[in-house]
Amino acid sequence: MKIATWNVNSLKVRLPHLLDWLASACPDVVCLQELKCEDGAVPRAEIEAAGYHVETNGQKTYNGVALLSRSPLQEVSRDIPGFADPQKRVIAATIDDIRVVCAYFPNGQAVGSEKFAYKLDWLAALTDWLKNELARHPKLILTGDFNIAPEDRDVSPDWKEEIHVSPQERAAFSALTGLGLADAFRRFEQAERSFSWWDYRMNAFRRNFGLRIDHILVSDALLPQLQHCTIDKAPRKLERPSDHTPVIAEFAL
DNA sequence: ATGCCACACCTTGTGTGA
Repeated sequence: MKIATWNVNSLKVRLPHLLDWLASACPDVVCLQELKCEDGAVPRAEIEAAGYHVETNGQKTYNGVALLSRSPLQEVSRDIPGFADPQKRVIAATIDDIRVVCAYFPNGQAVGSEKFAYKLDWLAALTDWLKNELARHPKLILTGDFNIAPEDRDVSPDWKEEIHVSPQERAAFSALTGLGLADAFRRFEQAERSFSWWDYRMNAFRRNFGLRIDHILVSDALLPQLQHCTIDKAPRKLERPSDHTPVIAEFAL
């Protein structure tokens, strides 16, 4: 079972890349972020024609998340229960007895800003909710664009900003892994300077100036089946790419 | 210090992203 996460930065613009990538990478489950379109504007027919069930939690202009799956998506839930939020950042579903949570974490803009406070509140609410979800579904995958680089090795040496790397954000990431969720990418040997996002500006991709902020977290009950976790840089090399590239985990299931 | 890029929109500039 192959599961991937990809912040597509506009589903409408990236649809050709997505369809090509589905055909070449053959993932079983795909978690998408930053659709930037409402549910009614999602190109469902094209995605279904590629062989995937689709469930979305869309929003115009900003945010929006989707789950694509070859197997049916069951018990679909949207947003964080009990956390009032007009921003569409979460969708979850059960796929072949695995609970998959797809999330687009807030950016936070700058440490100390109002948006940073929202990011921390959102992270606390997500963590509380996931604690319950894990009790109900021991086999769980939390994946998406976390907007947090958990360690210094996940950050280009010339990254000057505090956002994405602050102690508060990293503590929140640790609180999530502390629930019994492992960072799949770090279970394996990886190249130095492995990133999942590169700024569009300053030739960042060519210089490999980036961050590893897109993650796949795997619950303890599922960890024995985890076989690989890789970053697929190919879509980032195309014309008009998303600034993020897919991360893929493979399970012996 | 800003723009450097990309995307969306009740667009011809502005907000947001990371």
